[in-house]
Amino acid sequence: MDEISSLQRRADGSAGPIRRTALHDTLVNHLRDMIIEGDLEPGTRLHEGQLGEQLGVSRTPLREAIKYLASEGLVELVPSRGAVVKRFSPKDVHDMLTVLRTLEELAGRLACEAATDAEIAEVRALHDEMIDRYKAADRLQYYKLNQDIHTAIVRLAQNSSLIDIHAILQTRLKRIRFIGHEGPEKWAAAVSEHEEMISALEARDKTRLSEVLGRHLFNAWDRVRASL
Amino acid sequence: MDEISSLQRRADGSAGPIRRTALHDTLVNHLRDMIIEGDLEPGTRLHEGQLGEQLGVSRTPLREAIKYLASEGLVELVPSRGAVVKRFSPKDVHDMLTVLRTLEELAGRLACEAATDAEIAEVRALHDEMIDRYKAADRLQYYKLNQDIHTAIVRLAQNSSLIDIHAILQTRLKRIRFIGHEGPEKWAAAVSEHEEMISALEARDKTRLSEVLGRHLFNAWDRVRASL
DNA sequence: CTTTTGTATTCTGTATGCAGCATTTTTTGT
DNA sequence: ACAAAAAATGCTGCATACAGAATACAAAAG
Repeated sequence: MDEISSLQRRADGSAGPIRRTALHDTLVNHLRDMIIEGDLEPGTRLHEGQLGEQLGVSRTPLREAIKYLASEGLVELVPSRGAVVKRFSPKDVHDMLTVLRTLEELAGRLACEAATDAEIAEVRALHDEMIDRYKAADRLQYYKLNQDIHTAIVRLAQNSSLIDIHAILQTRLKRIRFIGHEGPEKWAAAVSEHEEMISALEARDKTRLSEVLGRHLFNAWDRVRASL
Repeated sequence: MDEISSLQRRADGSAGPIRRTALHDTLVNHLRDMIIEGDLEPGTRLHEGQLGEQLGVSRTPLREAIKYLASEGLVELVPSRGAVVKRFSPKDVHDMLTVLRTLEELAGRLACEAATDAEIAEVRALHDEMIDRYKAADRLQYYKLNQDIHTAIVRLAQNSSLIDIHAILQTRLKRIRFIGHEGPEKWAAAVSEHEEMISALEARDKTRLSEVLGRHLFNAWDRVRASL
């Protein structure tokens, strides 16, 4: 496959002025995507030799990337036996959603206080675009924009730690939510909740925004539990 | 110094049946402690060659450990320039405490529902021991037990994700709180709050426990802000 | 035919070597 | 004497090489 060769050296006779991306860092993102998108299923062993050859890199940066992902909680390190893609039980997912809910409720309250009008308008723009994708039944882009909106609201809270932690949980859950198959009616309900979120944000009604975010993530459990 | 040689191989003519500790893993814990205890101050560059020689290990496992800690948020990776111990601004600390507060409020609610009587008794035991250390003015052990109690309460919530995330934040904050110099009166107030916590837990009064935990961490900001 | 033990292969864990980038020092020109 | 450019040094980033552990396979014994 040699998938990464395109990233590793961007065939640069080109004028690419700065290429200061460390290989292990590129690998972290690449592997993370592979895990999220299901190219590497839960339980899969990450074979250093094979995987390295496949990606066209040596074992050293690959190992460093794996250690990084282990700390992120996407892979598990088994001594003398390498790394495997972590498998999440239904309870694990439920636990994550519970924490995520609490964090987003907090984010909602803070966002209403800290956000500028311009920032809120940006979130609205994301939302409108998401609605377009929804009507076009473009599930992939819909998911992506959905996540982006949640991330954007968290950013509005202006709390660096909250942004960090939220990103970690979001990443761990991406794999699940990506796969989650919802029926049309549940999909519609989720979109409706998003509508509420945006309008609460625009009204800077922190109680309502927090409540909607909480309800949204509470319902998220119902939407994904079937696929577990 | 050769500090790590004592950890690396536990001189085991002993009956230790399994000795599967990877060097990079040992290094992660060792470096983490060094950072928390201030042996490596914020802004310090982690020199691979020098540090590796000092600890008696080669650069490879050291680099792997650094990548792990980078993902934990204790060090920062600067491309082509190595790693430096991350420096937290007062706002960063405040942000962390805000998130931690929300998480512990959640933990308090869940703990009252999920904990067994035996588990609660264990927390009480920790608390009593902490009080002893307090009366003995043994600040170091007091701090340690204090953290242990918070961790224990979070464990009672039976939420794996919450335990994870809480541990991450706790680790990042350890460095700060370790250094935090409180006056005697503030120290006494913190102890008093702990008293309240335990009694609320024993009564399984989740509203009150959650409230006390929240207040405790809210006040924590006052207690550490001076030393920043 | 099943089980156990010895061997071989494969993979992880660690060390070392080499190339490129950053930084610092030295040298040269004004 | 000062500034700018060039060389030299030191460090990171990556690849490769070697040693030890785990697993798979095969052969022999029950």
